[in-house]
Amino acid sequence: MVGRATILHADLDAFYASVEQLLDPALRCRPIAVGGSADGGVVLAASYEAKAHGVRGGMSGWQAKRLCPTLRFVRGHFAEYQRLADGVMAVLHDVTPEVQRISIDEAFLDLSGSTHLFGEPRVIAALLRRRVREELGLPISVGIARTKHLAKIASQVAKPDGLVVVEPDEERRFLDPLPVSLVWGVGPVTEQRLADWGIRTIGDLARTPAPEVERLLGHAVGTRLNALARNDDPRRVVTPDRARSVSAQSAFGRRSPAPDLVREVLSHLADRVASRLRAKNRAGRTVTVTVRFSGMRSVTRSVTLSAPIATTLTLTELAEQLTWQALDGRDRADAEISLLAVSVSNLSHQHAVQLELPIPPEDPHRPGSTQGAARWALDRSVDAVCRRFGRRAVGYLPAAMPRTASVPDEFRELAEHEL
DNA sequence: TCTGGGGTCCTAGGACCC
DNA sequence: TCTGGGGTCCTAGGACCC
Repeated sequence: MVGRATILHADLDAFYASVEQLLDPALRCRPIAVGGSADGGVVLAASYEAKAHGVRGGMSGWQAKRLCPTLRFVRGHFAEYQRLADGVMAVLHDVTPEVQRISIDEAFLDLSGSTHLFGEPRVIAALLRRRVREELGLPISVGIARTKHLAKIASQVAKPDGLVVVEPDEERRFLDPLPVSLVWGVGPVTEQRLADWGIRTIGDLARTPAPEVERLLGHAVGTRLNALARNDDPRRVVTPDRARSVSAQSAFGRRSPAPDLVREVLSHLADRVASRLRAKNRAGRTVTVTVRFSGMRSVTRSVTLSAPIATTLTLTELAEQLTWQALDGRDRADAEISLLAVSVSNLSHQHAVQLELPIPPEDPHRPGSTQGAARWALDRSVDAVCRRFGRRAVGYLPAAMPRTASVPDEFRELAEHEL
């Protein structure tokens, strides 16, 4: 193995919760959770003090409170999250332009061109951590290694608020005792499947013959895992691609799928998706709806059109058709649903004038009789008003007031990928 | 009192074409 | 008429990531 340890992975610790503790000193060193609403709702993020009690993101508020009775719920300051995370990224950019941001609070850096200016990677990491702490008030963990995969594992091991450098000649010794769940791509299902075969550590995995792992987990996962466990990772630090799909979902507890409810939720979701597409002059040919039933089982129905769409009303109508398709053949009186999602994929760039050509009459999924051009014009006017006066100023009536939203739109926006 | 939201990639079967 | 292969697109489901 050749090469130096010059890939850096930086990961803010319990990011949303750390920001809240920064903004309100009374919350420091205390178990807190950022909730969808003041009384909890769902846990969007937990501080390390709360994590110590088993509190995790995605957990319901009551469940978290049971695990940690002193847990304090705070409402999120979502705009601050974006501002501070962008500030952190700016600090990272000060040592190299080779920055690959992979989420709001996490990035890879390639330091191979920076060491002659700033010193050894370990020195650069210490500098970055100090600057993020001093200038933004936030703890950040850093891992450094020869590959992205290894750097990422190193930063996980470094948490909280630490630095781990894995030199090339230490890699095996570092990796072998670690649990397989630290490998990128090994989730709960794969972890269990591997455990059934006695494979618990990365060392176990590395010693297992490749064909065996492939037989266990399928071709793609198997070969990737083998390469990773053997620490053979060719991935480079690159600027991320544009998104390949746009989606929005809404969970609303158990409800029976009354047409009014379905229409209200879908039009809100379709509006979010379609307006994002239009804002970037994009459109998509494939529309997918996900319906989740009580018990978490979910079903998808999709359709691929002959021409891309980005119109709220057209997307709403297609989504409605697909939803009823998904519910077809079930006893609708019994079938309670807990989530609806709308996704558009097969994206293409559109000149503004091309947007929303009417769907051709021969298309079996051609919705309604309203001309696409008229809908396009209407959407454009609505978009313009929203740009001037904010998203809530105007919209299709059902979309304007989502009775069911469990999480504020500001939170959703943090998770959106660049289109 | 079941479990948020926005994404990516893989698999497998079928349709269709050459 | 029956037999091939290979390639591409579409649909549905599922695991995983942050």
